[in-house]
Amino acid sequence: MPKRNCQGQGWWHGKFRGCGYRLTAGREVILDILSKSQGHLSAEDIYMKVHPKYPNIGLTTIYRTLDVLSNLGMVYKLDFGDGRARYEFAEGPKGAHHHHHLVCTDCNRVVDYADFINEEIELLRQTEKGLGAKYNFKITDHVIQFYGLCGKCSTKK
Amino acid sequence: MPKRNCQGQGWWHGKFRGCGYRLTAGREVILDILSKSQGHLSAEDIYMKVHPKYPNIGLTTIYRTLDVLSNLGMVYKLDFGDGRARYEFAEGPKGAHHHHHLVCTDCNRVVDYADFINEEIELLRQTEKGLGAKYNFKITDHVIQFYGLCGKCSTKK
DNA sequence: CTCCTTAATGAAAATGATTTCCATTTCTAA
DNA sequence: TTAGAAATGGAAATCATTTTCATTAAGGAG
Repeated sequence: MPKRNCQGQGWWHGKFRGCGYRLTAGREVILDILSKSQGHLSAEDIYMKVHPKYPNIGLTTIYRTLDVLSNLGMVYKLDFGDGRARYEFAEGPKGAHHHHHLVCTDCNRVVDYADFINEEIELLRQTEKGLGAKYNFKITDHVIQFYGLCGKCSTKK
Repeated sequence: MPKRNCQGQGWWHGKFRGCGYRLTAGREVILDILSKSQGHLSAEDIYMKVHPKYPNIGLTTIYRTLDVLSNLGMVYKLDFGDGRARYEFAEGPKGAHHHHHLVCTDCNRVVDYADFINEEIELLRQTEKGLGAKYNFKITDHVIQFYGLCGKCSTKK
C-alpha cells in the first residue's frame, strides 16, 4: 500500500508514473468518467457509470483509485455530511480552485457558488495565516459550507 | 418516533415538557455530563462517562437522547470528518454561539478559535444573505473548518 | 393515589459506507 | 524472460449509527 506524498509537481499526464503509480486501464476509465461528469459523484455513482462498460472493475477498485487520485490532487474528496463522500475532478493544480457549497439538508442538492468568493478567499487567507501562527498549525485545507432548505424543499412543507 | 420541531422558544427547564418530550432520568444524566464537560464528546465518550454511574443506560439511548437534544437546540452536533459525530453543549439559544474549528488531520485534535471571528461573522452574514436570495435557499447553518497539522504532528514526521 | 395511554428504553440485529484480506493477475525494470 | 512490486476483485471485516421489538416507566386523567 503505497503512501507517497506527491502533490504539486507537474500536471496530469506523467503524474502517475512520476509518483510511482501505474496508470492502469481501470484508473483511466475512472478518471475519464470523473473528468466528463459535472457535479459531485459518490463512489457508487462512479461504479454505476463504469460498470456497464467495464463490468470487471469492482467497487473496491473505485475506492482505491479515488484514494490515489485524491492523494495526487487530481480529485477533491468532499463531505456534505450525509455519510457518503463525493468526488470532484480537479480542473487544475491543487489550491487553484475553491469549492464552497450550499447544501439542502432535505433533498441533499448541492450548489457550487462563486459569489462572494473573492472576499471569502481574502478573509480565509488572512485567517489561515493568523490561526496557523497563533496555534502553530500547518493549515492545508478548509471547508466552508452553508446548510439550509432549497426553494422546493422549503415550500413543500 | 416524535418529529417535533420546537426550536427557539423558552430555554432549558420546561423545554422538554413544552415540546412534548419526557424529562427522564437518562436524559438528565446525559445533559448533566454534557453541560459539565468541556470540548467535543462523541456518543461513545458520553457513554463511557455515563456508564460507571448508570450502567443500565445503553448506547442506543445515548444516541436517541443526543438526537432529541440536538433537535431542541440544546446541543450542537459537529462533524470533523473522521466518521464520528461530536456533541457540544449549547450554552445559550441557538445561533448565539459560533463554533469554528481548526482540526489536526493527524491526531484529530480540535481547536475552537475565536480569533477573526468578528470579521468572519460579518462576512458570513453578508454571504448568507446574498446566497439565500440568489439561490432561493433558507440558510439555517454553516460550517467553517480549517484542516492541517498541529505543531506536534508536523514535527514528528 | 391509581390507571392508562404513549413515549422511552435496552439488547440484539440490521444497515451501509468504507476497508481489509488474500489469492491472483499485471506491470516494469533489469 | 523473469523476479519483485503493484494492482485487482470478491468476500469478509469494520464501525458508527439505526432499527426492531418486547418491556418499562412517565405523567395526565379520573
